[in-house]
Amino acid sequence: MSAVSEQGAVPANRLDRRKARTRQALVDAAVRLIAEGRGQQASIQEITDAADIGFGSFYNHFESKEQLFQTASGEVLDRWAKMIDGACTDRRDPAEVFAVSLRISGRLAWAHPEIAGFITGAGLELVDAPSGLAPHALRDIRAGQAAGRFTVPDAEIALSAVAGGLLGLLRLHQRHPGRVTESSVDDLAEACLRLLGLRAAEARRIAQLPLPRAGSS
Amino acid sequence: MSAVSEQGAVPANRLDRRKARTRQALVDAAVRLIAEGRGQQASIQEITDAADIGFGSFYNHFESKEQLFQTASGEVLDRWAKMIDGACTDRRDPAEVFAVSLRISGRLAWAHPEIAGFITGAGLELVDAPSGLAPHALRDIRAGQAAGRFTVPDAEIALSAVAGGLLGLLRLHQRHPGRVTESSVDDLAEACLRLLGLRAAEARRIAQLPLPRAGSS
DNA sequence: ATTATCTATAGATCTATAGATAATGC
DNA sequence: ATTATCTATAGATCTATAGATAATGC
Repeated sequence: MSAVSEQGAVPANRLDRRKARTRQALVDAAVRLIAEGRGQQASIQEITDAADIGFGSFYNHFESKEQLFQTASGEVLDRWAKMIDGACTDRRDPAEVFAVSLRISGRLAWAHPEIAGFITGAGLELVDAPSGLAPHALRDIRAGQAAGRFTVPDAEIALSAVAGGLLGLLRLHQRHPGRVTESSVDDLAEACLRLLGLRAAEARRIAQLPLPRAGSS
Repeated sequence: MSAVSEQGAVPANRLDRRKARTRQALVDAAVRLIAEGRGQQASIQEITDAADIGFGSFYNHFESKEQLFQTASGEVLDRWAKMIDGACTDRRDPAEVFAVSLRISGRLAWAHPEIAGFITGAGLELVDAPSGLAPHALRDIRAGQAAGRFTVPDAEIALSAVAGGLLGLLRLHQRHPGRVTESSVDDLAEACLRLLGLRAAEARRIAQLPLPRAGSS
């Protein structure tokens, strides 16, 4: 048995590196297929074709389609979470954390189209994903409620609405790239802050705060 | 060729009535399967089993699974639209029309669980459905923008957020029936009105207006 | 006699695996 | 020599249709 490489570490020898490349090709193909809206629907043959590897190699890495798609989702969600965490360090106000997170997420449409495509392909199920952004976002909203900053009564319903808005924006950008700009993203953040219960003026101010320079990517 | 019966009219003879029953059994089964979250994924065999009809009868009524599911969606969307229209007659203010529509839709969780189940099963794709509620809701939001009542800049993104909120509420009710009440629905409507740009006090007032008695159903 | 439904099945996928081939380790 | 990849294929679905059966019309 070859040594299990740490997350992100480059495997020690060439054989393991080749193996890692094949696996990554499968994961990337899965992400593309999800982005095209035919996630679970694609056959394993289509997946291995898209990954440009032999059909049988699939089973060297995953036991089933479900397992591959779960792995692929987890990987993209991790990247997304890291982007947001990078941009939110040293923010205290839950409303600011929330707004920055949403504005960064909307900007994925330009900064990381493959993540944006995955998000629109995955749809609202993202809100239910136990690992990923949903728990993080829920915590932000609940912190805002506890601080008396958000008056909306149910955090889960509010999160679902915010996620719906983000999905709407990302999908609109895919279909009509010209109709969505960074300022549309900020408008969405502003509207969501009002939904959460902030006064209009305060929502506008927070949705316009300067964003940190694009993070580690 | 037997006479094509008008929409909703009872067919003239017993043969046509039997045929209509079989077809309806298929449509109802499709709606149930969508509600269970395995719409297109179910095999035709599963569909005919759920409808309790012979396998081959499927092809007497539909050419493909896609066609059945499209028909089933169209039918439920029609019922939904009729409920809303019934409740919104003689309302002029776009904000009121919007709020009543949303409050009626949320109350489907109790009044018409099969419609609510279909909505949660279908997900955000509903916003893109060309026939159905989306165009109707979009018109309401645009009317509100034109009247200067809604300040949110992009109607489509706002609609997607509202739809996300509704889906979140309906799903929450499915998983934890106790945690959602009619007043949760009104809270959601209030939050959505704020998102659209109404002042907090005005949003509250409109979300609390009396609803008409349950309509024709 | 006509029409819809049902049962059975051919043909087309799709999944999972076995065995052959190619690449790397030592 | 070892390990991953690739090709080929058996077995399990799934779809679409043909032909038999049951229900209704006239």
